[in-house]
Amino acid sequence: MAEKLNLRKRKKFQARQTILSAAARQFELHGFANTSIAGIMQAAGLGVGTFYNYFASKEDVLLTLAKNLRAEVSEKISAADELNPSSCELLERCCICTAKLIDENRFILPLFISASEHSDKPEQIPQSLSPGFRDLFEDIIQSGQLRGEFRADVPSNIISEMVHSIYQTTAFSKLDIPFQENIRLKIKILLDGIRTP
Amino acid sequence: MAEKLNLRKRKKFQARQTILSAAARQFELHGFANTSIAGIMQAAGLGVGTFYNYFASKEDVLLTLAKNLRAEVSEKISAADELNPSSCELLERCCICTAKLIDENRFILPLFISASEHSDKPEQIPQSLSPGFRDLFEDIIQSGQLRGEFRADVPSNIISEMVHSIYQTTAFSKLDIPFQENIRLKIKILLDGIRTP
Amino acid sequence: MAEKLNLRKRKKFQARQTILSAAARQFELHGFANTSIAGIMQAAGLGVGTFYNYFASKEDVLLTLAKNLRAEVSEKISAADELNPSSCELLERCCICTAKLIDENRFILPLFISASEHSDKPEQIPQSLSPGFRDLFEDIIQSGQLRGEFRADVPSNIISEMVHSIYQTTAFSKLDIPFQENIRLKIKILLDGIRTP
Amino acid sequence: MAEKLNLRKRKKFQARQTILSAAARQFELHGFANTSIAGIMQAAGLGVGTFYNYFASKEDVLLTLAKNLRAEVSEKISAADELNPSSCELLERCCICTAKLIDENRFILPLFISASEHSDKPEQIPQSLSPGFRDLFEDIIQSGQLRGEFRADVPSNIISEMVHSIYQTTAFSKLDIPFQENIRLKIKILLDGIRTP
DNA sequence: TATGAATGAGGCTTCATTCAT
DNA sequence: GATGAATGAAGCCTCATTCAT
Repeated sequence: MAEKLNLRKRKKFQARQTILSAAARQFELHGFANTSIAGIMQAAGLGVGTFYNYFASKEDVLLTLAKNLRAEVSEKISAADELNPSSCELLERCCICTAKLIDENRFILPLFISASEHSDKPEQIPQSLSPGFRDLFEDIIQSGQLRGEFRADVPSNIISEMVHSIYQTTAFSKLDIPFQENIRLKIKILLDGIRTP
Repeated sequence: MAEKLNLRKRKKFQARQTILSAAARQFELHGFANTSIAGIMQAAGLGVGTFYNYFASKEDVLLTLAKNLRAEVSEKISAADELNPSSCELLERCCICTAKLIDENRFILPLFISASEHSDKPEQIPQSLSPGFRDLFEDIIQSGQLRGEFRADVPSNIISEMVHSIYQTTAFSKLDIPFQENIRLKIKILLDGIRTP
Repeated sequence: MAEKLNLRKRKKFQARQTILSAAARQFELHGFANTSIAGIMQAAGLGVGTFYNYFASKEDVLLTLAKNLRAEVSEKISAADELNPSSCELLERCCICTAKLIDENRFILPLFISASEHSDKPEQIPQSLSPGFRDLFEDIIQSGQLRGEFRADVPSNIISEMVHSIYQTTAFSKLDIPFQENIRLKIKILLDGIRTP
Repeated sequence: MAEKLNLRKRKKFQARQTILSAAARQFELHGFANTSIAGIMQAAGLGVGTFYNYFASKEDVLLTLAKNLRAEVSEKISAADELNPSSCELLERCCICTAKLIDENRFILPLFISASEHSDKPEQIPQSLSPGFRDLFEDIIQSGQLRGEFRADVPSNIISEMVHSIYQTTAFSKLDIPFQENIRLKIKILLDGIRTP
């Protein structure tokens, strides 16, 4: 009986995952706006109606994808933090590993940006992800400022917004430079710009 | 006869402007995707069909708005350039005045970013504006690198992409800091990050 | 489960048929160009959107109707052919029974002719039906020429085009003569014109 | 003053002709349904509004074109008739010269056929042209029947409808045979089919 | 008489969402 | 829980026709 329930739960969980992956793939291929729920479910090999057993809307799917990503990034940062590095090193390291994760889920960030523009229900989106990511870095920057490692004449939220912006737009970059390398160079500039002499 | 033509042409020009403004206002209020042509024309106080006497599509309108803006920015930069300032000063000055112009047309840049995501015809858009703006700054940065004012260990196109990214995302900023001030601070960081000692 | 599927499929099939009939009726009443998809679906007692679950366009419906008709004609000809009649008899018989079928689906042939004129997508149409019908008769005529029953100084494709033309235009006829009788008389003339002494 | 009026009349006449030719060209190129009034007037190098100074509708233009053609054919027949030939010769001759004229205005006949199908106002069309042409031949056929040259067991209107049908469909022919030759062959069959022994 | 900008009805098509099976 | 056919609102776009100049 317990197994039966578990089996069911596992099955349900799998269907959810299937939909998430299919959605991710479709978003990546055609963009958020040009992906229809029917399209996602066809790619997932499931019926259209099934979608609504797991998600409330396309926005909901995107949100979930984004949350998953954010959780992963957060975890990595925590890990890095345990080594008690300088804020500078920590920020750099975090930026690098975030870049790596984003690179593997390239479509999410840009989608997220535009999703709020797109959808009929923008209110469902912007609060959750963007700030989510921003917060992760803001902590590091604030403590860097407190320690005197980072300039304090610019508010920390401006700086973290700037970090954020680097990810956002680099995800769109058409330059002939690998994503992670691109990020690395920009972060280098930023670090040189905020490091106290 | 000539006057007659002129009168007509003037009227036509005005109608065009009316539509452009109305579109801008609607885009700003509801976003690009959530603005319908019917909505634009209603705001313009004109019939729906009239739209197609002037523009081929919503994308076309956006493109026009963007081109206009770019032209203005370009002009300001040329003006600033005539004073033969240092690259550093020039870049700063240009960034400031660009910020001002964008501030007055706040909706365009973000819209532009997401427009290619949205529309069924993304191919019509991305080539023209985004690179357009980027190029304006790239020239300044390149010559700064040549003069030895800016670091050369980071390609100029990465730097200009970074400038670009500042505008893009700051236009979205939810921080409680005025747009132009926000830009100014970020540009300060960037300049400190790329200026050679 | 299998029954469930069957039930669904049966229903789907029926809906398809309903749409086809409704379309046929509307085409007959108002002509192809003057029939809107909304009109068809209203006549079918179904929602507008449902149309696109079954057909891609009005042209698609017409094509389907035409294919169905052609298949029926083809079948009748095969049946007649099995009696090994003279080419002359065979042609006459086929023409008569084709007339009967067309009479029962009067609107298709004329519509088909003009459909390629009408639609924005004429390329989708002409290949399939017109030649389709012509071919059916061309075989008979060719073998009649080989057997020496029909004159050979006029190419077979001209003759079959002529047969075809009789159907096309008679379908439009405003004369006060029943369709099938009209066809019969014209075929008589044609047969007398191509029969070898 | 009289000259002035004449000048005006001539000018007016010319504009009319310009529109007619432009319309003919557009009909031929794009088909009746796919030709817009704006398109015609652009091709004519005149303003859209001007159209309505000369014609009531697209149908009206087509009608005029057709009438002109019919008048020409009629004239040729009258000329041929004055030689007092046999009905058979007369019919053949007329058919040949009609073929020539139609060949030079190839688009009209087919357009005419489909026009009644197309337009929102089919009632404006069918009476005038189709019968118009048919009548021309019906006279010849009737007198041929009276003289005993043509079979009388088929009503003359059926025969003339058959003649008519040959023109209609041959104008559409995709066969690799020149129009006039194609017509000639079919008329030969028809004549052999209706000639009394 | 010539013009062409303005109009809006009308057609096509997409798609999120529901609901009976 | 899974399904997918049905739905209709909503958007896009075309074009015949009008009317002020």
